[in-house]
Amino acid sequence: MQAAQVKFDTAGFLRQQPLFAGLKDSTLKNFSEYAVLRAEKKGTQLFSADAPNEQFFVVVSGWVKLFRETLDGEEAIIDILTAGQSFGEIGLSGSEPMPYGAAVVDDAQLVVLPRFMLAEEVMRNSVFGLAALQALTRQRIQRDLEIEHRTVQSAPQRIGCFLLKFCTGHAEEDAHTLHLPYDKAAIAYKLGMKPETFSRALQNLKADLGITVKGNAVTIPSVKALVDFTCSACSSSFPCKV
Amino acid sequence: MQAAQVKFDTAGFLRQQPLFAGLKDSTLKNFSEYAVLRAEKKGTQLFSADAPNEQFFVVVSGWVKLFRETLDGEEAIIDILTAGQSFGEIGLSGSEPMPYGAAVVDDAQLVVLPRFMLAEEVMRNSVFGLAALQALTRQRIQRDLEIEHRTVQSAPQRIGCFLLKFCTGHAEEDAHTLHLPYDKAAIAYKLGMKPETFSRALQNLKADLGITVKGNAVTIPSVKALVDFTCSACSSSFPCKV
DNA sequence: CGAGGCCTTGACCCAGCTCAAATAAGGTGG
DNA sequence: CCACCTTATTTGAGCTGGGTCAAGGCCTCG
Repeated sequence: MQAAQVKFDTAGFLRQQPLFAGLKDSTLKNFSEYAVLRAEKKGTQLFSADAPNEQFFVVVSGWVKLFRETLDGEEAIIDILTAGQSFGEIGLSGSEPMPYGAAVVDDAQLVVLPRFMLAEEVMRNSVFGLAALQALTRQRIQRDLEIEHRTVQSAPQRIGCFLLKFCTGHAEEDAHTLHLPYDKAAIAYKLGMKPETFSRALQNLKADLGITVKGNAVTIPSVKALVDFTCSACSSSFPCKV
Repeated sequence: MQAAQVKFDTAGFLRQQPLFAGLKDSTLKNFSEYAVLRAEKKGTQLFSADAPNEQFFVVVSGWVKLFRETLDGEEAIIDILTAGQSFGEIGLSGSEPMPYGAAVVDDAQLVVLPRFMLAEEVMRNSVFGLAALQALTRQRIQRDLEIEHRTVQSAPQRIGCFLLKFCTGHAEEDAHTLHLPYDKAAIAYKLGMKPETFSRALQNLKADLGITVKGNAVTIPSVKALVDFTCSACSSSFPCKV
């Protein structure tokens, strides 16, 4: 007989996230009673820009993009998030519109919490307030870095920087194989370039650094060589913690 | 006989800033006892990137740029702040390095507070914690918008957007004259372009929209026309509150 | 009047974009 | 397992916005 599907341990999951790590058991239990676990397929739109600010999301698995689009239909991808990252605006009131839309770029599971519960917890518990402040600060610094990258790095360098995020903890001298986590087109937009440019820039990395690409598998013969190529045009140095 | 110079009312000034508006008199008084009023000339560097995170700044007057620079000497201006805006990192511990440098781009007065006092107040007073969260959220959304602009707007459009920030509260149909608040080169870098490009893009605006430029005075014959030209390539619409 | 700092202009170049078409890579029904 | 369809990715050809480098202008201040 088939075992019943194991229920997802929301409280346990949240406790592992820096934002929630300092909360009391009773609070986490309360949160998880109001939490919903959503599983969504690639392509699903979670909400659009200007939606009411009612929910806070924590990614359990998969990938989600945050984006803005202009009147004439251009899309700018602000960020692409994965397991352990979260989005939603505790610092905006419930009546202010969301400043971005969100959509799933690779099948994802998400914990969804009511925004007001987190806002109330900020008022009640200054430890949580400080944790939220820290999380948001890192987010903003991440954006600062993004602005710098788009100003001073070439397309191949931005790709190099992207690839290096998947090489942390790896010996610099060695070769390393990694898998691109979602569509190349989505990576391209996230890096602020067109898919065609992404494709061609990847060719440059092949030619100059001996990188090989097969489907979504990328092999980097020398992480050090890639660091040299990429990080000279950046203010932080590898491994680039944010 | 010459009157003694009036002492700057730090507590009164802080009370007018959204971040500090909710504080008790006694707290503000305490803050202002530890506050220093600094007056700095254009060109002064306040601190460099990676400096220890010990101070929090509120701009009283003038203009201050926040910037990052890469190994090979390129500079990316993250933001340029004026009266009522603040910078410093309450959400980073005192031992973490500042993620950007700061320099004065037009003679400025600044209130400088010890970072630890604000961090302590966050722990003590959740109203202040929430205010900090709100301020930081707006900062991050500002950065999101900046990323969008650099992705989807042309150089003349970015300049248009910059100029429009000085036209808020003004009848859209009318002409309007404003003064550029600091070096054109600094504006250029803040908008993510080179000074030469800034100069030429301004010529385009002259030709296409009848804008005139004399020194740092810019006259916009029709704010509406500029809005039409600029904001079609943006997700927010004029007046572009952040 | 001269020096230096800002800003503009000219000439040229090139990274990245556009448009269009050719290939891969999955996914589905038969 | 194959033919077919759909979606992703690559490639080609040509264009152009913005960058680079270098030379003037212009304004301010000593």
